[in-house]
Amino acid sequence: MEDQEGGDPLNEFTNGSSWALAGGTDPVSDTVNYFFDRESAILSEFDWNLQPNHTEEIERCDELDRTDTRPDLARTFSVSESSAGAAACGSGSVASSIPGGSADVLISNPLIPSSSREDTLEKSTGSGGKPSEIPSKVRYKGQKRIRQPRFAFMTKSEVDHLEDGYRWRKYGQKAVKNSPFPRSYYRCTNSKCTVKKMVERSSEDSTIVITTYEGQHCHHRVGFPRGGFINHEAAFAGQLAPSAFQFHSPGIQLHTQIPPSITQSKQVVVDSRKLPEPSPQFPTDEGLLGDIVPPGIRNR
DNA sequence: CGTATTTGACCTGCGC
DNA sequence: GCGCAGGTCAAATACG
Repeated sequence: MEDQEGGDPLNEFTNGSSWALAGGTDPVSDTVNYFFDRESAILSEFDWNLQPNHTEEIERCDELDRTDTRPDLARTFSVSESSAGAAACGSGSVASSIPGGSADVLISNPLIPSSSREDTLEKSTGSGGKPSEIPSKVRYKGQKRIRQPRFAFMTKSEVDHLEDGYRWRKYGQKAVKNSPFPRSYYRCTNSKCTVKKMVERSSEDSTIVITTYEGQHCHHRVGFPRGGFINHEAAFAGQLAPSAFQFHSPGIQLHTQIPPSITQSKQVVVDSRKLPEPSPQFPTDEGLLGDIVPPGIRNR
C-alpha cells in the first residue's frame, strides 16, 4: 500500500525521468518516469499546472477508508457542481500521468454535464447494498449527472481487462454501435471510490484495447506492479490520469485515434506527436500485453 | 456463503 | 416529440 505512493510522483517525474525503460533498474519506476515525462509535456503544452497533492489526498481518503466503512459518508463529497472534474473521493488536484507509452491520450472535458443519477444512486444503494425502498427509476428523475473527467488510452493487448492495481467490479456490458466488440463497464470496488472504467476493443484493430477511466481514485492500489501481475501502464493511468483533467480544458482537438463512440461529445485530445518519442516497447506483465502502441507511430 | 459476473430492462441525453 | 445509443441497475447466476 504505502509503497505505491512511496515518493512524490511529481518530484519523480520532474526530477529524474528516464525514457530508457528496458535498461532501467526498476521497471516500475521507469514506468513512472515514463508517464510523468509524457504528462509533463502534455500539460505544459496546455499550460496546465500541476499540484502535487495527490498523495495527500489519497492518504486522506485511505484514512477515511480505515476509520469509516460507511459508503454514504464518502459518497457525500463525491461530486459537486464546482468540482470541475475533481475526483470522486477527494477534490485534490494532482498531477496525472498520461500513459503515453501505451497509446495516444484522450482527455475528456471535465465538465460535461450529463446526469448525476449514478451518484445519487450510489449514495443510497451502491452496487452491493441493500435495495432502497424508493425505486431507482424514480430517483433517476430530476437528477443531473456531472460527468467526471475521462481519460482514455489504447493498449495493444490480448486481454480485455488489464490489471492496473485496483480491484474492479464489472457492472455492465453493452454492445457498441459500429463495433463488433462489446464495451464492458467496471467500477472500483472500493466503497468510497467512484472511479469507473470502460473497456472495449477497437473496431478497427481488435488487438487494441481501449480503456477509459472516469474519476480519480481516492485510495491506494491493492497491489503494486512489482510482482509482474500488473499492467504498469494501466496502473498509472488508473491512478493518476483522471486528475489531469481537473485543469481547464483548452478545448482543442489535435489528434485522436480513439473512436468517438467511447468519449461522447466534448473531448480534448492531446497531440501525442508533440510528445517525446517514446520507446516502442514497454514492459509488460506476464507477456499479456503486447507491444504498447506508441503515440504517433502506430500502424507504421 | 460471500463475492463477482452476466444480462435484460430501463433511464438519460442528444440528434433529427 | 421521437428514436437511437450510451450508461446503469439489479436480479439471476456463477464461482471460489
